[in-house]
Amino acid sequence: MGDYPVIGFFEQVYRLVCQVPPGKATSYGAIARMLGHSHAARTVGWALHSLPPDRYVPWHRVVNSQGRVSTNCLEHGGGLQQKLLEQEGVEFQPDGRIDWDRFAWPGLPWPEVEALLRDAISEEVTGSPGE
DNA sequence: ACAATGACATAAG
DNA sequence: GCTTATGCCATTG
Repeated sequence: MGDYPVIGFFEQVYRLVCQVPPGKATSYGAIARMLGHSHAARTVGWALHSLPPDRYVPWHRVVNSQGRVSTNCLEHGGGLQQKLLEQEGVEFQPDGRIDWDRFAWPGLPWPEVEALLRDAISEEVTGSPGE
């Protein structure tokens, strides 16, 4: 316990992405920015790529800044991500892009994010959810 | 500690 | 609008 009990960046990403409500979408860069790393968009994408299947995280609600699906991992069945989003009511333009003006997740203010991370750290330390 | 990786973002041609 | 090149950052071998 010498080092600060800061949870891994991946974990932070998972926590935050779980806050994205159905029918809304955000970008990797936005997630990174909310976590205080405005230039860690790639890491965010990698975090979702490494996301274990056991854990449910609405990874499909995260697309690139152009509002387009970036998943090159077509092994998931091609337009799986777009399909999941459409099932939630997110509409794709003919260009294959999402209209941010309509489906962009406003995100959480820093205090909310901070509280979220603090709660996650508490779970890591105490081993119990919410205290 | 170094090199490589990756589901990004942005600028330039 | 599309392709190419460069920057940025946390994680992993």
